[in-house]
Amino acid sequence: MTQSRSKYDSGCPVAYALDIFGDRWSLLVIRDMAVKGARTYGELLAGWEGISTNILAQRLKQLEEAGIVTKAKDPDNGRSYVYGLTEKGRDLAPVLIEIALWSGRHNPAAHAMTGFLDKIEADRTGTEARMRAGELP
Amino acid sequence: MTQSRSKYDSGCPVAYALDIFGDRWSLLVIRDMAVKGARTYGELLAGWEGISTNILAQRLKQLEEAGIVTKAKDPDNGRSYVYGLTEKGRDLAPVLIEIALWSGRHNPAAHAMTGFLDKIEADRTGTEARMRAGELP
DNA sequence: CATGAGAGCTTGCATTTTGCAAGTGAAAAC
DNA sequence: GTTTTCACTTGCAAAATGCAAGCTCTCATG
Repeated sequence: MTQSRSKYDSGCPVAYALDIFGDRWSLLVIRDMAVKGARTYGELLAGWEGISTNILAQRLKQLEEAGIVTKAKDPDNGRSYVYGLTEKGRDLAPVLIEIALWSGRHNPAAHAMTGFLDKIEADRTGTEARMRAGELP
Repeated sequence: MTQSRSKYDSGCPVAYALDIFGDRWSLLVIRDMAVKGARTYGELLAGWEGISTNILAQRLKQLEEAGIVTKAKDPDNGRSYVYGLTEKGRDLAPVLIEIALWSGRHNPAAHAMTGFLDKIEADRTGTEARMRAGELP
């Protein structure tokens, strides 16, 4: 089955990626799963930046369609679902890491995170592995 | 002088970055400068994806305010301006590279770029250096 | 020095996306 | 069996985007 292509798709790899997460919220949802270990709708909704509920629902559906996110019924709780990252989603770890390092270098207000970012920089491979495994928080 | 903070800024480095380029077009403009060597408004307007002129003007202003892009009068042509990337802008090279590699791994339609992406992967440091120097195209 | 053709925007307006608040349905908890 | 809780959906106002047209300033040409 062929994925529907956006009108912006030029064949450029950067454009393909922006087609999937080139908006205000998608990468933050992915970050909440990869870094904070968020697994339910409620946890994602309570993220640091305050996404609104309709946007979260829409983004989760789009990310699921794009093969980034999985959704499954929680076997222990019939009214809850468990969201997770696919391999494709976990593979975004290096992107998140480079973005965070860039911000650390250039955001003058980022001093609170300096220690954290220094650790990432000192052990990028390990950080990436732990992020993929969902062991960061 | 203090930069104005968006209402989304949570202190997270990823959120800081998305505040600057978390939209459909900003990263494509940066890519056109970093990878294609675009230097004028007209060259940027003629990019692969077809940005509209009012959006391009607005993004260039925002990116300039964010310290990513510089704008100077063209000394050789009074009716033209020369745009360029600051150090902060060139530092986005690793982000662009990771995004491109991710797309190469996961976009089934990316076969046309495979050779190019393989070369990036084989010599990431060199690619990054050439991108920073504006020597990629 | 008038004329015309770029280059680099700005403006107006229709369409789309977003944000906020309130509401819904089904499953737990009490 | 009534009330909470979870995961959404819906309605509507506000903001962002896309498209086309226009505007200004500069340079080249006759």
